[in-house]
Amino acid sequence: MQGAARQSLTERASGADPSLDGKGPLFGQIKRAVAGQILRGRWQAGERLPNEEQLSSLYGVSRQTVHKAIALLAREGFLVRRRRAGTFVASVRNDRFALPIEDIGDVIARSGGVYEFRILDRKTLRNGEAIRWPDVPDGTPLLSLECLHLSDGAPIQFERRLVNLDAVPEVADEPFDSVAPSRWLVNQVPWSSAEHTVKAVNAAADIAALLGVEPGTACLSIRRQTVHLNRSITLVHFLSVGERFSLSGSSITDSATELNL
Amino acid sequence: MQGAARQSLTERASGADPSLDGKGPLFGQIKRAVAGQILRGRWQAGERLPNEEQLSSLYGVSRQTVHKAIALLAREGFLVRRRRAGTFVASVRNDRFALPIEDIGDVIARSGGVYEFRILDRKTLRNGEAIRWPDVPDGTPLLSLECLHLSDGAPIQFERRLVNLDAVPEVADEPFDSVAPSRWLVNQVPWSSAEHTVKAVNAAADIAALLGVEPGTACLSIRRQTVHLNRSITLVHFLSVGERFSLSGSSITDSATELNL
DNA sequence: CGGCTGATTATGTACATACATTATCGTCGC
DNA sequence: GCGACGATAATGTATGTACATAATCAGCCG
Repeated sequence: MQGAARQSLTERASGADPSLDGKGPLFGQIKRAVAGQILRGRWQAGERLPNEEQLSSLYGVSRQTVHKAIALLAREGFLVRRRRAGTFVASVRNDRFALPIEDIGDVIARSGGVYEFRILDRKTLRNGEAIRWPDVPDGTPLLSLECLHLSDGAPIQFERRLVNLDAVPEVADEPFDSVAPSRWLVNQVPWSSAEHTVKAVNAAADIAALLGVEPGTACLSIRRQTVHLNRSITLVHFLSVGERFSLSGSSITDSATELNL
Repeated sequence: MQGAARQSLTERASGADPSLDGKGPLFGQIKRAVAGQILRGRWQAGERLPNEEQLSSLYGVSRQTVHKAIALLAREGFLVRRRRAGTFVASVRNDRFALPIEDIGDVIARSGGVYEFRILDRKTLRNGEAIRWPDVPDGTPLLSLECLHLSDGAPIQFERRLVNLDAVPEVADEPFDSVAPSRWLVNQVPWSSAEHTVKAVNAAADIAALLGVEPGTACLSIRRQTVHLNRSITLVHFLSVGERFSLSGSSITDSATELNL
């Protein structure tokens, strides 16, 4: 269906482009062709590609189309481009391990468990009084929450959270009797950047008691700070029993997906 | 689909001053302007944007330039576009927590430590003999490695690795006396996708002895499988002392970075 | 009423052209 | 030899134009 319709676009007489597969838009075909050369190792790291002019005559398309394909590949990290110097195969792909940011309730529900949460503690205070959140000015009103997440009745994650009441004043009126704080915040407050730290810790006695495990049990500790409009929104610390909780994710380059590599 | 909330933003936009900031390329200014409206909450999730024609006259640029800006924002997940229907503010940003995939030697070197590694064990075997790697056919020749990474002489990470010798036969001849396996593989073999699992475990006695900690110490466990050209390349399991090692990263949307939000 | 169908509309792709931006390279002058 | 400097070659941006594609909408007809 695609192939036939495409020919009517511009009946290019030659069409002798052995490397293009004829599927989908031209710029996508170019992307696949070039990414294929790289992923299959034919164009080695650091090598210089033909320039846009050469590629355009090689593939029989206009420079704009080549430019779009190559610029996208550069944006995806396969290529590095320097004016006047040319286009090079990226020597190091600065790949990233991507983990989805999900509400734990969703995760539990999806895995078939029954999700519950309990608010263990809730108070408002000012920064610097009992707790200091370094990235927020002293004296800023904060909401402090402690919360336990359960799957099928078993404690699975302990959450300690600070919310900047200057940035999100509405949260003060929210009872959190049906919606968990994390979900409420995700739905309510957009964020523009988040920082995470993940480490492993041995459970202290009080946390262990809450989570129903022996003191010293390995727990995954996730600290997340969310920022929006130059203001810190929330600082949250999750502690989860190692046995019952893990993070997982995959990194797949778009081009690899297209190529079925 | 989203029944009610499709009011045109054209009139509202006349109230909001669409002035561009004049910094950098036009399409980038448009991106910032539009992303700003969304991130500041002026254009709500599900709302419909003015079409490219309207935006182009609103900002006084050509449709192509608007198209480029909007298409990029759509690619970044801020917008959803449907032909004939229009462009809508994405209701859910499927945000991801990105962790860099780095060689531990680099990490240690950057933090000023002296990096060393020791190969503790090396053997070749066939899949299914002593070990089974589920994603690889039984009988496939494998290289099995155990390796310890040290920072300033102190053990910091234990690595157990399987390499598919059908996919990377050259690895059989590599002595790994100066280059660590992870670095060798990163430089040698491109990969197109990787899967990770992160959890916390209590160190078993033998691992604890290797890492020089008490048995039961919380360790971060990272499992990574790398795939290329539809073949599994390597399966590696890292165990690091929680005290001495953590993962950290940040997720920042490109547009937010540009906006300094 | 309900389904088919064709017109309409918004996005998507492609090409041509022009000019801007910048490293790089080679040459000139010292 | 070495530094300044301009020519040059590559990518980057912007616009115009044309047509393709897809989904919606309205109206027609059964």
